[in-house]
Amino acid sequence: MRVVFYGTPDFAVPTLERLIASPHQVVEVVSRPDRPVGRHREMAQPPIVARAMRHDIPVFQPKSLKGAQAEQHIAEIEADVAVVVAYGKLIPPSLLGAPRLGCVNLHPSLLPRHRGPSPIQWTLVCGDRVTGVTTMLLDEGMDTGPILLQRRVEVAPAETADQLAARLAAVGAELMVETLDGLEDGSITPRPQPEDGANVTPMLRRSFAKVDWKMPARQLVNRLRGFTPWPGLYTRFRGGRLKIFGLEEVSPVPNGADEPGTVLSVDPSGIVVRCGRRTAARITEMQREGRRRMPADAFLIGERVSRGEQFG
RNA sequence: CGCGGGGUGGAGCAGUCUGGUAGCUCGUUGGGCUCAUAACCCAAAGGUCGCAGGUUCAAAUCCUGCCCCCGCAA
Repeated sequence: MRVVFYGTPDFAVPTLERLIASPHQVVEVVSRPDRPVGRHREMAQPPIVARAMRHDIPVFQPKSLKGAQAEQHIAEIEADVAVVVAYGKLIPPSLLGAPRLGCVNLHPSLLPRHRGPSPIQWTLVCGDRVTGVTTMLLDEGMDTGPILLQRRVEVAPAETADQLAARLAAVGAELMVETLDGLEDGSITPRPQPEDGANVTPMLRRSFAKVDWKMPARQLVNRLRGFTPWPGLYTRFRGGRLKIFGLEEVSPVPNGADEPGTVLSVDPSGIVVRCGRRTAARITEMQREGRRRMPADAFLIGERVSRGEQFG
């Protein structure tokens, strides 16, 4: 089949590669425009664009898909199907029917759970032990279209969002090829999503990174996992930021009526901090502004932290 | 040229403003104490103070250029 591929970040790369290696033909890649990025604001192209160019596939990076010009361009591709993997913007309704078979989306969750823009992160924040990938036909809603295929994936115990994303991207790439094959020979019947168990994940915000020590330790650990590598987790420490890279729930929980954010004890394994609901968490790896990331024992040699000090 | 912090023995930091023979904690090595120890005591080794140039009697410290790391912001 002639495939037009919509995608932008690293997550979309395995699917693109897998499609290129398949009998299907990726005739064009649509992605978000290049943008200034990094400490020196240099222009960078999306990962998927670099990959497409390496395979000499035409690339289309419109500012917007709305408008006659973009629509006409898409129409002229005459694709049988569109594959959408983390494109980064909604596909306008007018383009949904452009390919003969419609637009097939790869969504990294078991829909209808975790619709929306950051399903992988919220899978971890919510502490789900099982997740998966779904291929579905796009409709005008937010990840509400009929399901084509799904595959379960177990969440590893201490897995972070980037690690889980990499695994789901690989599984999803396989599932997408199966889906296209099935659509081509008519062996797949789209089935509507049940509304039971549906929820929409909010877009990750920078502000989520600030630790609220009133949350239970388990929840903070899950947030660190889900927010790795972005937006991460940080707390206030002696007037500056302290990024947290290692955090574990402490059990048994130390007694005491200290305010959340209070340092309960310090030793080379880490700093134990009081959290919400009388729980406690140990910071095992951290980074001050302008300094390198380091394990707690190294951090504590240069910074004398003592019981009673407040994080916040 | 988006804003800012940092590069000092193996690790983490102080010292830089107010130039004058390099310091703290940890680690390492040797010795001691002890029934014993990752605990304690004593001692030792280990540094081109990111690189290059300049000012000065004298530069980790002041000036100029460059390299590298990081926080914010995108």
